[in-house]
Amino acid sequence: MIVSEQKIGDVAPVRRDLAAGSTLFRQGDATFGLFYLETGGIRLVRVTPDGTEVAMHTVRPGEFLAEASLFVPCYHCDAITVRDSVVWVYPKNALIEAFSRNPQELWQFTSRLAHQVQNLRTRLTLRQIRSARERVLQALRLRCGKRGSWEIEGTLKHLAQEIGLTHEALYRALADLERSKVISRTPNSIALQEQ
Amino acid sequence: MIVSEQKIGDVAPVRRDLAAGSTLFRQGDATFGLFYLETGGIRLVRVTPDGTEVAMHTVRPGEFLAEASLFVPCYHCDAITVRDSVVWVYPKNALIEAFSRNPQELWQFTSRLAHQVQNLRTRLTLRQIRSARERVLQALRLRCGKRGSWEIEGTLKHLAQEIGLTHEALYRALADLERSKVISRTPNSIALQEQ
DNA sequence: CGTCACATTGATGCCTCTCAAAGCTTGTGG
DNA sequence: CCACAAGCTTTGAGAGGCATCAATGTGACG
Repeated sequence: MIVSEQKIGDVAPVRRDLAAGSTLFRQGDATFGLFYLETGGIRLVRVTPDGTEVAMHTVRPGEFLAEASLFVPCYHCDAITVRDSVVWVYPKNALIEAFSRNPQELWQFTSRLAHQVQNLRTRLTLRQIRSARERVLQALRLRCGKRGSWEIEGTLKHLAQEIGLTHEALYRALADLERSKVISRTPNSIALQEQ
Repeated sequence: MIVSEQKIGDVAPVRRDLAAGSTLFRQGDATFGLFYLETGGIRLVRVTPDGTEVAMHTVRPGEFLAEASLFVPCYHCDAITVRDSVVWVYPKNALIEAFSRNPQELWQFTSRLAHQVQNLRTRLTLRQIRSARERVLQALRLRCGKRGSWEIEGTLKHLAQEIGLTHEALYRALADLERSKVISRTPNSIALQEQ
């Protein structure tokens, strides 16, 4: 799933290994690139004028970070590893040059961003749903293909995090949905019962 | 705040007035453009194989929608107006041509998307905070500049929606924060009291 | 001056979080 | 091959907090 050393355009990233607690960049630093997190975890936090930290995002393996760095002169938050991490660095200058040389690569990059926007908006909407039962059901509907079933990726605990519930709440919601015969489960998949 | 008839590149949008309940596009329709909502509201819903509607996003005035339509052959959800709406249409072909003619315009478009991704991720993180008090406080911190104060934009009811609380919960949280002298308020602004 | 939407506060109930414990699966090492 | 550990899965009990319903105050606008 997680692809390392993936090129953007013809720009090959540079690997960096960071110990837990390292600083990748700081608010105000001149932007030097964007990043792909292969292993570990990175907290993006903004420090407010009064010194309080505000969490912006916690990056998980497989995600890019600081895409906007291409377009601004300096970073707008701190990036701190929360555990030992492997990061791939895409130098800003190289990317800009590659994109200007080959606009089609920029087109692909833009496409990725557009899909991310869609995806994030959908996740945000999902979180509007208060009821655990309904939120889980909608999340499953989004994941199920035509077949009406979903091969569980990762663990249910991860799904719980993804949709913003405690794992207990998720397990209870799933048990409830199964009792109501709205879904059926096998160890590795969940299927919607069409009504 | 809401700018109508804003060009993207040199592409001028076409105005469309839609009555409440109109269909802007349907899942599976060939993509013909992206849109800017000036007035009204639009629900983006995906219809699952079993006929259930899953809300993807509700577009509010001032937002673009269907940015990803540039990159895919057909729409992935239905777009239905929830009230009388004014929409500006940016034809896909014209945009693609403008972008290929002038890559700098594409660069700006990409920049907008990158910032949207940042913004959405931040909002998603904000929603992780369960406590109304803390969520409101963080939201204010993000909005306050160096001065430590925020000129209220729109109404507090809108802020409540934006951060995912009922307006009652927001009012109570604000009252609570003011009692604790963490913030101070004037009719048109809210200021953080540095500790 | 009346209407309408926003702002504010009160009372109540439900739902999810939290803490806790036990079953289950997987992998590891002796 | 077994025993043990670690992490996921599952269910239980209790409490706190936010949504909900309700009522009143307040400001803008015609």
